[in-house]
Amino acid sequence: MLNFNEIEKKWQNYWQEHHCFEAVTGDKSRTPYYILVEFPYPSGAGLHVGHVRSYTAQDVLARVKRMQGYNVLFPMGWDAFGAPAEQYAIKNHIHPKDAVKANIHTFKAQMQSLGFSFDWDREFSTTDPEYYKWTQWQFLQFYKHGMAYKAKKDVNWCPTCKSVLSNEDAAGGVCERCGSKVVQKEKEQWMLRMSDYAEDLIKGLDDTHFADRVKLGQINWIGKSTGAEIDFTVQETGDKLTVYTTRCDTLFGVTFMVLAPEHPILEKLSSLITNMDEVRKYQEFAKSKSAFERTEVNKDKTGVKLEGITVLNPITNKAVEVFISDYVMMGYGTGAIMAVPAHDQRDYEFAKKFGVPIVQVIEGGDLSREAYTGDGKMINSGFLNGFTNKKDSIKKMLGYLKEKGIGREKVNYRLQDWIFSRQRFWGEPIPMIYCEKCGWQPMKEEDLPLLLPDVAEYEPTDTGESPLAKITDWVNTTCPCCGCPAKRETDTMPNWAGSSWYFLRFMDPHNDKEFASMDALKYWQKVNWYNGGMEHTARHLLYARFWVQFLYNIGLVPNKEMIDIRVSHGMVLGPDNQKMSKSKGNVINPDDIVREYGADTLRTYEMFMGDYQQDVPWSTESLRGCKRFLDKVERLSKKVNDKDGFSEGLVVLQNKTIKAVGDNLSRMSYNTYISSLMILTNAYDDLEEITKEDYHLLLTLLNPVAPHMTEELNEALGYEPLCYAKWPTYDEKYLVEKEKEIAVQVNGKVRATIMISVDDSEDVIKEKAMKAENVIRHISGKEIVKVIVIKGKIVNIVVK
RNA sequence: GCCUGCGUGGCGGAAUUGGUAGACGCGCUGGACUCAAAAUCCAGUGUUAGCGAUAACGUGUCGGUUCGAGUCCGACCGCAGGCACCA
Repeated sequence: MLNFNEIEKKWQNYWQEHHCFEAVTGDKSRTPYYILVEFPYPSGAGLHVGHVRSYTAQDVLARVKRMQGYNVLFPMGWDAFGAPAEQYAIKNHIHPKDAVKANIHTFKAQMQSLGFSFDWDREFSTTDPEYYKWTQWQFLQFYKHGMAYKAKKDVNWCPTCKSVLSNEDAAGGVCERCGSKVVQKEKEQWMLRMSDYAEDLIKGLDDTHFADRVKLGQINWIGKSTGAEIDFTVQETGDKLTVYTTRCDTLFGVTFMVLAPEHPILEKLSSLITNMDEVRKYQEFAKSKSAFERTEVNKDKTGVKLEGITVLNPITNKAVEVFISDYVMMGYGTGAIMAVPAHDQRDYEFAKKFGVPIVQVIEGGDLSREAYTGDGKMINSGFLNGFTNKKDSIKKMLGYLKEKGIGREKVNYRLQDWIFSRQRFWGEPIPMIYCEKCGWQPMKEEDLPLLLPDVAEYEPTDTGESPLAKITDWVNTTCPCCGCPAKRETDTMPNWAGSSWYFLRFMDPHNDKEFASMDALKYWQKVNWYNGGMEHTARHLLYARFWVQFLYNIGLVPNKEMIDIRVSHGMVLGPDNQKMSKSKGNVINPDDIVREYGADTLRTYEMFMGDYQQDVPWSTESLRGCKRFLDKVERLSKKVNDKDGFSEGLVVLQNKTIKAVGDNLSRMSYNTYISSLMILTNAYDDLEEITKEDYHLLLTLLNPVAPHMTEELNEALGYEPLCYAKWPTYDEKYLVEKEKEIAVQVNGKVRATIMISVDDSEDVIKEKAMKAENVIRHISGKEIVKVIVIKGKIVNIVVK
């Protein structure tokens, strides 16, 4: 038996020394093909068997594409800014830079031990100044094109720790560190105008080949809704108060209005509102709650009625009461809604609690129990009476509103602008400077990168500012505009920033003049195939697409969508079918498996374990089965004779297998790819001897998933290394079988099988079917109604 | 609540457009080799009945379309993930 630890090293060294996996930018003799797998966050835990699954899948693809003659770009790098490295550094009192360096070292060694065919010449980390220089440069482009702005935004704030918390740290509305209640605090933050791109981000999906579930994830996140804005009037002042609704057909059923507690009109009307004290108290109450609590569903409706204020329904001219309640969000629509308690569940609950009348305008349901949201005949609705469906009613109402100038069609998106500031140390410094005279000024591009300074403490400050705020040497600078003393922005960029464009950098990773040259970008065009985790299909992908679309709009990248196929892999669960976690003690470490069974076995098993896009539990038993399979392939070497060509009896199966493997791989059915090769291996094993060429074919087909041992066995045969081999092709003529067994059914039940030949006419097949012994038994004495013959597939005899 | 995906042997899973359900692997049972074990090889393995040929049942449940349904349609149940007071 081969010593897998030895041969794995041998071939890993060979590939590296001979630059077998180097992508060549600009090579016109081959078609470029860019295969990408999400670069990992190099945590202290090391590589997870889940990483191995997606890396192997893409590695198989990369190796096949190379053998098919493509110029394959298959890069790897590190996404190393962000909270985990910072937390680790705080706990262990080491610089995050050093922690990251050590973790990258571990990750890289692990990846190399698995034989992935990455082009390591293109490796970089998002924390390299040579890289984040360009992240900062791109931020400046956002700023210069009016796409970055500062705005006051609520952040999660722990009053005990005096610290800004990420949504993860504030999960459940409680500070993860000290357990106190998290509140909202306003802070000035940098924002990117992502909501401007909502429509383009939906439309752009048509130019991609993302998996359907990935596309849907994007669409849901953007949350497009089509409705109308309707202008109401404050009776006392004549002020216009606009609401957004998707159900303008129910306008006759409006019995009150609800404003978000932060709605700006409240200040304007404060002199008229007689219970302003109560209003302010409620505003405080709403603010004291975390985003989590406020959006918690199924809680009781709360709110305050605005005394002294009423608004006029523009269509009935009747006055209705106005409330504020935290179930209306300032960030969506107009921050004001027309409430139709008869036909909206939330409005219904509110009306019941506050004793507001309920007016039914659509027939149906039982309004003593719940709001009726279905379709029905319109009633109590003036000119809409008698309409029977939503679609028509909405159309009619919209026409009326437009004609009278009191409303208009309006599309809204759930997608908000991207909060781009973090009050953290371990991130890209935002290259902006504040000058008392000139306001916010961008740094000069030639002064980039703005390096992170060395600090002793990484904890956020008492004021919630980034630890950078304490480094006065760093903070104090001069204004790039007027030269006066000025201060640097101390917030850093979010973790998502560096990962939003890293795939572009891989196309031209050593460029120190540009983030990537247009030549390189045009040569590679786009990522042909991108795999990653389910957890990133919504946000990471959306940020990356937004970033790219912006770069496209300012002429810096050649395509509006730079990712073509996107597929998300399922998780590798523990043997207990639970998510792997230290606390559950069900973690499988890939290093242990490589040591005990070899990299080829681990790779093969991870491809064989199940549907790539589905979660699968780990099974060491099944892993051993894959080891047995590879051992069997190895043992076949003893059967190799010195005859030329392929063994006659194997040709049909060999051609079938080449076709099957190609089909399997093209639809990412890695498990059936392996099983096809198991079938071929078993067929070889049934023979006394096989030819060199037979064996070489099997080794070539198996090479993408088990590259080390196949290289070794192939070398022993005297062939050139498989990393230079051509992918085999099949000949159609061997796929047509002269003889075939098909089933014969009587009344849909299989009763016999018969052998047919390709030349058999329908009548001959029919005759053969009727003569089958067990068929005779089932049709004798019965009337034959009809006989269905599907050539090459099945015969069905229908009897009575 | 909404959206998405998934329910097939003891287990992981096959079945590409409706056409022999359970490929391939694991596990298990029996046998060969061995002093013994490991490794390997051979045979069997959906359930029930039968020595057997074979028969009945069988892809979450109920119903439908069809000569024929794991696959298509309708209703429901269960599991997983995502979004969530979005007007």
